Amino acid sequence: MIKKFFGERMRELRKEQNLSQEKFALKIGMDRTYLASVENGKRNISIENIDKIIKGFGITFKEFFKDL
Amino acid sequence: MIKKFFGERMRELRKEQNLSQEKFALKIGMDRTYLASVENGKRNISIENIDKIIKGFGITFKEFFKDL
DNA sequence: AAAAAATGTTACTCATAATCCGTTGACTTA
DNA sequence: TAAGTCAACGGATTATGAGTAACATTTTTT
Repeated sequence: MIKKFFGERMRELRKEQNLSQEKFALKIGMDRTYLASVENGKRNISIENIDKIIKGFGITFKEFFKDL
Repeated sequence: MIKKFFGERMRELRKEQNLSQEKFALKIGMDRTYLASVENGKRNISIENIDKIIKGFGITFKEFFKDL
């Protein structure tokens, strides 16, 4: 499931950067609980929020989706 | 803008495969007029529909987003 | 163990994603 | 002309994502 994949990849990258959900949420100007539910694969997130998150990690889309 | 990019890339791939908007819409089970507005960069499309479209082209996410 | 930090989850409103009906205009072909 | 294909667009409606608050639970730190 794509929502699950997105959430897991997001969590993986966040941990690589040693950020809490809250720190990352503040960094990209989004709500912590919303990001938590995204990480848990519960949200059908839209492309503009995907964009915010990937840019927040400072990587490319290609890199984010390298295994998909 | 990410919505513009997505729409342009989508149109590019659809034309490569010589499909009309309607043919492609039928192929992936989505609404013709909605896909038209996505191509025109007007829609904040969700990840499950992004998934349908990319899979409809028979390519990977990595390939779809190769320039991003 | 206790305190603090991080995460999970529910429930809700509001905005908008998405569908379905249609029209219009550009272009092509007979 | 007339007919057909294709794409842009509109209006109305339904389904669902965005965003937040409050509280619960888990994990980490001291």
